[in-house]
Amino acid sequence: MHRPLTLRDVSAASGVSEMTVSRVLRNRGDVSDSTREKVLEAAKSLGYVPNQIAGSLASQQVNLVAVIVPSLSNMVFPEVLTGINQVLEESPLQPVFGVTDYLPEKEERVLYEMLSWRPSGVIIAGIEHSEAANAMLTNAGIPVVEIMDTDGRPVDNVVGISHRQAGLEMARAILKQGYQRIGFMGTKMPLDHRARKRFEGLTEGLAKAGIEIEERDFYSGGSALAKGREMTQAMLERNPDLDFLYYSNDMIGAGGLLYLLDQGIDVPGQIGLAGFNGVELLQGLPRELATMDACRLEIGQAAAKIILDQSQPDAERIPQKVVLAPKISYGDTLRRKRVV
Amino acid sequence: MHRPLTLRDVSAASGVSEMTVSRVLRNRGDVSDSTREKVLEAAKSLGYVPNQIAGSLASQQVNLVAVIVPSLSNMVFPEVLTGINQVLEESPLQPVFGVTDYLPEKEERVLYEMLSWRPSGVIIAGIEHSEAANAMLTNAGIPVVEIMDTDGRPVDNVVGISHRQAGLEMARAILKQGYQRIGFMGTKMPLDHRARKRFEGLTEGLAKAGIEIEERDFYSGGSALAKGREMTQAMLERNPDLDFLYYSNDMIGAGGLLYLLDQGIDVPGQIGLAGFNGVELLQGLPRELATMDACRLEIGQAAAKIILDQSQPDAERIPQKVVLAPKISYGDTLRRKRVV
DNA sequence: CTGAAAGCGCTAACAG
DNA sequence: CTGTTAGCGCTTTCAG
Repeated sequence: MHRPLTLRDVSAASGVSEMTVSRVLRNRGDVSDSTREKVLEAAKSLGYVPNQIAGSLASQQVNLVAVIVPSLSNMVFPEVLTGINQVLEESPLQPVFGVTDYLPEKEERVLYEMLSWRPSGVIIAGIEHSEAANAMLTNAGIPVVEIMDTDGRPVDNVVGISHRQAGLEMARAILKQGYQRIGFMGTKMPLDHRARKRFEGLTEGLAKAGIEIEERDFYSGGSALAKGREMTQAMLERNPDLDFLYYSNDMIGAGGLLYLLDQGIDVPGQIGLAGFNGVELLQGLPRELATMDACRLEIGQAAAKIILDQSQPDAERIPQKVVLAPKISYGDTLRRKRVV
Repeated sequence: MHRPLTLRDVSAASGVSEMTVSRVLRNRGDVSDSTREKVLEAAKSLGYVPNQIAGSLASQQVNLVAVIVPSLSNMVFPEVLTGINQVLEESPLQPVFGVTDYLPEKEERVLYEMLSWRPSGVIIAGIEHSEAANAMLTNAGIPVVEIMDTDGRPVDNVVGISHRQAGLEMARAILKQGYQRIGFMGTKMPLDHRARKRFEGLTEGLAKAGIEIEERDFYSGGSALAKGREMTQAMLERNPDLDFLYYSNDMIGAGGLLYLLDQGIDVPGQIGLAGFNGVELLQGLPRELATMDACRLEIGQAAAKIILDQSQPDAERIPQKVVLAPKISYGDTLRRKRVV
């Protein structure tokens, strides 16, 4: 429990000035091989770990990137984080994660906390933020990337997909296969703007063909797979004539699929199904659920790349808008007539 | 893109000394209501965000807790992180996550990076680390909690379950149900010590009854659910007489279960199954897979609590050892004779 | 209740 | 190639 070591200790142990020790440890500037060795050996044998707090204060440079996501239990966000990690891996930048639980006030708090570490950039999920959060992002003076969603007005850079468009495309695909009586199931999350936009896109796309969603239901908490079963059963009991079920995520969709197969219902002949996200899990189900890839990994990578580019001291910092196109995957549950 | 604001700016704007501004902003010491108001208003209208880098350097206190886990794609770790988050939420401490990809050298690098921020504590998965990492943990002079696994010699505190014991107990349960010809499937991860220990425990438990594992197989990459299907099929083709399959995680177990049901095989009559982790997903499968709860949330919570307690300046810091008991869940796949 | 002085551990900038 | 000087923005400590 001794006082942590400082540069001064290494300097004393190696007989080299603090400044030169600092140079060696950072690989900065020219140092003779002999002194370099002396320093390295002293540092190692002492077990010296530099103090970045002091270093960052002195150099006015912080190698941190704040990454703010709504949740970790969704599987979507861990994948985004993985993409970010991959890109930042080989750079001096280091991601720092914060979780908001889909709560704007918590987002505000987390953002404030993170900005107080003066990071080199911010990656934050969504483009809907509280007024205060928007102000902080605008005034931070560092590159900001809003991710996941491109429907709206970004603060700075944005990387994502259009969830409205995703809903529209799904509507088009559903109609094209001849389904007409549509049910919708999703999470009870007034603050999940992306799910909302998909729903709106779907509604709009169906409306163009004069079709309305006949049934809808929302859940919260519990095992998504089990909820998918229960809700599907309940919905079909309420309205047995539905011929398509659209789920706001793949997990409840998978639950619904398992339920329908249990019941011996013909999927996709009698009832078609689709989820959203393209989770890897779907491969391995008795039948592959139709879905749409949310491009999670790519989003993380692209966002990190932007931060990396723009945090260069001489960078241009022109706000980027990267709109990825989610691919629709028909699986086995969205094609009424088999292709011959 | 203006220079970030400093205390000095708030001081100037409010006509109060920097020191008093600092007191107000940290709620430290007595300040008259009138000056407090002046300061708060100035800070807010300027949009001032304190610089924790400078603050931490001056106060020699960093409100960060380093959290180091092998992976985010496992679903196990996000849950642990959630537990940590919950506890730290209402404290001044803030978790910072790092990912090692099960690579000791990467763990070493991540740990070094994190320690260079002089955090108030470290929570790190596993008790097997490189020599250098162990040295860093020992010499850091801050509370350390190793989590998930209690089989071995911890550096400081440890919170987890005994995976060896988990394997043993599963062996006991399997034997008690009369299964005798056991197959094992897991990930090809020489560095996943916890999976290895469960396997060893299982082997040992079976050996006591003179039984050996007849078949084993390991996979890497890809969708775990699909892998579970494939491997199960392959294993049963190799050895159709197996009557029990133990999976090192629930996802491949679920894949196996779905495969067997597809084939119309009697589960658990002809073949029994069990996985590991107790993932929520299992509720909702056509039949509930037997599993063992890994106590992920509790582990995260307990670890965070220890850091919280021991980072108090006057804390005693007696190393804790918290061994949680994973509950076995029989589900529908581990009971040969139905209980009447 | 408020302020002034000193310094946290490191690095930019400049001299040799 | 190496060392010296002067802070980075804040908080601790000590005076009022």
